[in-house]
Order: sequence, then structure tokens, then C-alpha cells
Amino acid sequence: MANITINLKINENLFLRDPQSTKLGKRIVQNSILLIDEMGFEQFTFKKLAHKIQSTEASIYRYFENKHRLFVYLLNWYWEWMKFRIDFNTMNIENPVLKLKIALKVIVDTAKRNASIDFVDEDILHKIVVAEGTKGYHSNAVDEENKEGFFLAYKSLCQKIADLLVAINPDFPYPRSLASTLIETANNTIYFAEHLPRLTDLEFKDDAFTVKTITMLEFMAFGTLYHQSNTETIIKPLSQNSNEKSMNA
Amino acid sequence: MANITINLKINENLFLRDPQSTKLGKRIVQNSILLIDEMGFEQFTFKKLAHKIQSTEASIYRYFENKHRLFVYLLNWYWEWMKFRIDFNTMNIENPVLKLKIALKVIVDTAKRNASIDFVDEDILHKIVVAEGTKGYHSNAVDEENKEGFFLAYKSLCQKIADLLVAINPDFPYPRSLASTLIETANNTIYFAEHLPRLTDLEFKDDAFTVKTITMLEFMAFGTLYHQSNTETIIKPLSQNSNEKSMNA
DNA sequence: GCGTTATAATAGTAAAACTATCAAAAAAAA
DNA sequence: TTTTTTTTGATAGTTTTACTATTATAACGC
Repeated sequence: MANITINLKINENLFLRDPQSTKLGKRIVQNSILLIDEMGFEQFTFKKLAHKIQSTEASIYRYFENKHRLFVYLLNWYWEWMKFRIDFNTMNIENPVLKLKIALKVIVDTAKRNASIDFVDEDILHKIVVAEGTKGYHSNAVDEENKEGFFLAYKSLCQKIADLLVAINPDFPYPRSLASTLIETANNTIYFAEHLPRLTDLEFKDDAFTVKTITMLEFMAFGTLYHQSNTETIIKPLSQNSNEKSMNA
Repeated sequence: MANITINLKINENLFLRDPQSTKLGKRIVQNSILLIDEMGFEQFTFKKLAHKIQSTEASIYRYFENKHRLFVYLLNWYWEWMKFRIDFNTMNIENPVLKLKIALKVIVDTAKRNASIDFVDEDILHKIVVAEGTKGYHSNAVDEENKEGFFLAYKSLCQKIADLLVAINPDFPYPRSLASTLIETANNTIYFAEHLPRLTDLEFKDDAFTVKTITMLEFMAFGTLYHQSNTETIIKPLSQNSNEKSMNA
């Protein structure tokens, strides 16, 4: 396939000057991804970034108000890119089950690219999102930032997956919750497998790790989607707040 | 029930001097919870805390090396507390299905207390964990901190739930992943419902919000646990990387 | 080539994140 | 009760972060 270049539309409230419009802007974005990956978001500073791109702090501040906004910009870039990849990879496919499987694959496996974007290293961006993405929307300014549309891309990515879930089972009661759970679990699985392996069942070093992660997410997705909600209550109803004596001991 | 006081054992690597052993230490912990809740972890500083408790920065630094370690200390406190609550509330209950339901209830609904701890406001601590807990284990120092045992409590909480899952279905292939997913989803559901409601299906203002959250988690848990892994593949197998023409259009 | 705009260079401020020192207070030991 | 030890408070100082402001220079648009 031809190497096409795509330009993703990012919420204008996130920047002061559009970084996609200039050479310096692109270098800021590109190298911020590399630096954040290298040292983590907390250690990352505009001063260090300025040094890396042989520019100055003041120049970077003309593009982004602060490092948090730059980070949310990167997250938006990632979310838009995921939406694009889902649309692209499910094109001409009608079967919603297959579509969901493709969507899950797209979220977990970023290495298989359809279009390359010159100034963004998608694999490293994915690493950042896996490692620290949640910091973008876990701040005490969420509510105001949400009003400014900082998380619209995440919400519409979530909605896209929720729509697939509803297409598979129109009676499913938790499409958006399951969608966000699948996205968050996809990232957690990768992060936990690498850093806190006792929180998962998959081996990060396993060659089939990515495939197995997708299989697990499918398992969770379809298990929940096809669940007959009262199978387990047949066994025993939950008695509110009252202890009971052992019965099988 | 009598108002008992419990002392939770927290990893000693997390502090320089045990805050549970002195009056000042307790005031540090107690008021850090209040301040972090008020202003968020990023805005929280030892200087502000010192001012609030009428002490000095230097005194606080004698207890905690930095605010990150104080935060992880609080997380450990929370995880140990959850473990205790699960054990306490499932005592004398043998039915693993019921036990799992109780565990989920314990994780979501912190308001129902069995023991009160003088110097920790559990509800506010829960709020903090919901809002920013993940920051504790998403840092570029995870691996070293993990070696120091900073996350042992989280792992054993996760294992406790994983054990319940296996007790319900011994053939279930993803007990630890599902356990961590349930914990993380419990917290995300609360956070999203309040701040990013389009990422969930539940209404935060609903009086039955807590009950409905627990019901949803049970739905996900039992759906995944009881899932017959090849129901959905019957419909259509996933063809690797090859687009196909529409069939139902 | 001229005007506009972007960038670089430099300087400076306020707050955060510490470390060090010493005196006072409190607790423990004698 | 006095002495000794430990803990806390008061004060001061350093380095880094997170900015803002100013001016000169370079690049770009026509």
C-alpha cells in the first residue's frame, strides 16, 4: 500500500499555535514523545525538551501553555489515530462481531500500521499512552478541561466501540462502560504484564503476547455481551448485610 | 458492633519514620488525605501540608522522603483496608459466588464500615484512590519500587479476588486479569460517572448508583467467568490482515 | 527588498522540592 | 527529679521547575 500521510484534527483549545503547521511545532511534538517515553512525564520538562531540539523554553511556550496540555494533545492525537485505524480496518466489513475483533486488535496491536505519519512515532506514543495515559484525564481540572472538549476524542472512540457492542447485542445494557473497560484493560494488560505481572495472567515476553491479549479481551467482551444475567443468582441470592453460617464446611 | 480500632501493617520501605507511631505522624497522614482530596495530588505540597498541620516541611520530610512515597503509603493503606474488609465481610461464608459479590460490594461501597480507624477518613481516601490512585503505580520508577514491595498489597488484594474467581470456575483462564480489571473498572466507573459520564452507562446522581455499579461489575464478572469461549467464533472467524467485501450490504 | 511573523538569546520571578543546622520541647532513662 | 536521648520547630539556603518579559535576529511572504 502507498505510504500516505494523514493530518489528524486536534482540538484547538489544546495549543496556542498549531504544532502541525510549522517545522518547529512538529519537532516539539515528535521529540516530546521521545522524551516522555525516556524519562516519564513527571521528569519531562520544557527546558529539557528545548535542549533536545536545540531551541528555547520560550519558543515551546508559544505552542503549548504547559506540559499537561502538550500531553493531552498527544493523547488526542492517539485517540484520533485509533478512531481512524478502526474505521480504516473495518471498511467494507458488515459483520459486527468481526468489526469488534478488529477494533480490539487495533487498540492492542499498534505495530501494524496502515498509514505513517512523518513526525509522530506511533509505537512510542502507544507506549506512553499505555504507561501514563490515564494521567491526562485524572487531574483536578478534569471538569473544566472536559468542558473545553479535551476528551471528546476519547469519548467518541469509546462511542465507536460501544456502537459495535450494541450492533452485536441490541439488548446489552452497558455498551459504553464495557467499551471504556476494554480500552482501559487493553492498556493495563500491556502495562501490568511488563511491570506488575502478578496483576495479569499473560507473559509479556511471550511471542504470542499480543495475540493472547486480544484473545483475552475478546473473551471478556463476548462473555459480557452474551451473558444471561441471572445464571449465577440461581445458585444463591445475595443477602444484604447479614452474615451466614458456613454450609459446606 | 463495637467500635474497634485496627492498625494496618504497611511496608516499611515507604516511610522513614512510622507515621502510625506518633501523633505528628498521624496528623501528617490524616491531613495529607484531606489536602490531596481538596487540591489534587499535583497541587499538593509538603509546604501546604506543613502549614495545615501547623508544623514544618522539615518535620514532614522526617517521615516521608517525598510526596510520591506518602501517596503510595496511602494507597497501601487503602489496599490493606480493602483486604481486611473482604476477609471480614466474607467470614463464615463458603459459597464463592456470594463471596465474590461481597468482595465487589466492598470495593465499590466504602461507606459501609465495620471498623473505624481514628486517624484516616476512609471515604475521602477512597475518593482519592478513585480519582488518582493509578498515578501511584504509573511512574518511571515502577520497577524499582515494585522490587521494594511497594505494590505487594495491591497484588495480594488482586490475588484474593482471583482466588474467588477460580473457586467459582476452576477452568477460568484469566483470574488475575479479571480481578485487576474488576478493581480498576470499579474505580473508573465511579470516576467516569462523575467526570466523564459518556464513558459509562450509569448516572452518578442516581440514588441507586452504587447498587447499579455493583450489579454491572457482577454482570461483567459472571459473564466472563461463565463464558463458553467459542460461541462467537462460530459466526465468523477473524481473517488476518485481509479486507473483505461487504456481504450484508 | 521590505514588512511581517517566528524564533533565539537572555534575563528574571515565584514556587516546588528538597537539605542543613541548631535550639527548644517532649519523652525516656537514670 | 534530673539527665539523656529523641523528636520537633524555626530558620536559612540550594537547585530545579514553571513560567513571563524583552529584544535581537532569522525566515517567509509578496
